[in-house]
Amino acid sequence: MTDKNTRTRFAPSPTGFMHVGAARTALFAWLQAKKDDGKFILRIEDTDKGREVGGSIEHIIKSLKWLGLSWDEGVDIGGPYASYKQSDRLDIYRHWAEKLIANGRAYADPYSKEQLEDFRNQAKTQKKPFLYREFRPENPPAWDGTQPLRFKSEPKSYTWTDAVMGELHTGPEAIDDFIIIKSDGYPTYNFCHIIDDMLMNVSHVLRSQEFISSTPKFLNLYDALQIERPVLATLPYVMAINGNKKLGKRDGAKDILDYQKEGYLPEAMVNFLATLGWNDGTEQEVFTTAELIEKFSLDRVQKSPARFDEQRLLWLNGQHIRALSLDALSNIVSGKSVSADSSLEHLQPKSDQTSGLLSDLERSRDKEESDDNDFWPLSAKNTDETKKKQILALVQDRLKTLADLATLTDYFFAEPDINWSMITDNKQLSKLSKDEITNLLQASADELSKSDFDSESVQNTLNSLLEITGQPPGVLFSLIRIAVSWAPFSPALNDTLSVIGKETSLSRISSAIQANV
RNA sequence: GGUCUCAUCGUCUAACGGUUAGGACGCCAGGUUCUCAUCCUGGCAAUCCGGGUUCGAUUCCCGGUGAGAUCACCA
Repeated sequence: MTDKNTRTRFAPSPTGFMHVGAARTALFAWLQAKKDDGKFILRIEDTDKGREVGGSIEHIIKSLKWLGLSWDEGVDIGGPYASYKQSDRLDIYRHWAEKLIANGRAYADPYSKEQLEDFRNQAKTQKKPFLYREFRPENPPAWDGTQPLRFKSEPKSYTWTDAVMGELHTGPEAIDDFIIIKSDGYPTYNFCHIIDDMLMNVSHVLRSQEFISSTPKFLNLYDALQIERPVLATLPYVMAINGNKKLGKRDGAKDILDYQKEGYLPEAMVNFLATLGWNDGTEQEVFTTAELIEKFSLDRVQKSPARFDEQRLLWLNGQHIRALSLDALSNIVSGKSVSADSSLEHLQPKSDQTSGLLSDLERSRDKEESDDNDFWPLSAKNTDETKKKQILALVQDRLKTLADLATLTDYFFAEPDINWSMITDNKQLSKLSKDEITNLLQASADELSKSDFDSESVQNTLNSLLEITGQPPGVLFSLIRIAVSWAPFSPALNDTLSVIGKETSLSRISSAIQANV
């Protein structure tokens, strides 16, 4: 089912990096919009100047782009309802605030902070919950913009339907007079998000569970403004890896972009986040982003919180790495394709005529970024692409993260350090005498020197070596593998030797023989 | 404390009121001529407790318990 009128938004405040919890909220809103063939909006809620952190907006944009969550309207690209940054829209909020004043639904708060504190303490000693409206001034002064402006609520019970939680109820005690414009002139979230959602025709508001208890206040405001409310959908928390708390920055929630650096695929992260609190009812675990768009629905979103399980993310990452074509994976590990979505931009030809100073700058920045995402070991720097691809094919199944590539492949490019303890610590090899080792290595070198060194020939040679030496593979193959790679593990021996090449393989075996004397 | 929400293996989850409560991650064991990984096979492991409704309850109702959220001139 598609509904082109579906408009969802992700509306973060620019208070730092984006963590997985926020990313999942963004993802679900994006999936809903994509599924309905609607629009996805990126709005910045920067009304708390005190908490703002410089560079956050760029960071959020970078994070969303990495995940491939593209937006149709937003702070950086504009759109029919620009600006998409709340600090640019103060006049709009003031206009709607004045409307509320005119209708007798908002008033200036005349109390000082001390007086307010006093009221709170009064309520506390009476063991009653504090409600500002019980202290509502009878004749509030005219609002001159220096006092906070409060919404005059109409306490009542509400029953409403949440697209995820189902039917929800609250009593009148959940509703109070809340501040809509602060004394610094900025609106509060409680007020301006409602105005913006209305003006921007947002059809579905998806947000995390912490907002569920303030929803009755929003409902009261919708009523006062006489606006139709959007579909409300409450997403369960993503819980921290340890403890029973919602995932937050202080509990070690990581920057979503850290996962990029650690070698996670955006598709794996998206798959992981989507199935954290949602499933399609089948036993499918691995989804492409396109499948998620097709299958996503709010009514299958879980009501209870889900724990962030890095093991599962790691597994999914492996699944997605293996599902990639060799060419695609090759581009990604070389830093040529940041994500499926932005790859198009990278492929855009840059004409030589326009290569002035600006595009030079752009080029160097692009280069920097791609170096950031080059997962090959430094030793691979001067190796040609064909060779790298051969090596990648051997290790693709072995990668849990792209970052594993460097440690898994270094010995293909650089001479490994001889570490004889790998032989003496080996259960089978430690039984061999020095001479036996030398003889085995020498026999191997002799036979291999006659091989054509394609993968199949090497295997044939290895098989005949088993016969010649009378050793089991556990001895002979282990010895050759270690002598050539000096790595704790490596791909199949014939493939490894073949890719390393005849000359290098033989010289490494001969180095091992020399080291043995 | 008031208000609100949630509750199936360790974790993510499936199950028109009828299943030996299913799958996946992880873990353990075995297999694939060395190692590591992949892949395959098998194993361990759960309906928070107590009432009710019903022929029958993981599922519906009530009450506990537990966990979480929120009660800001934060979002």
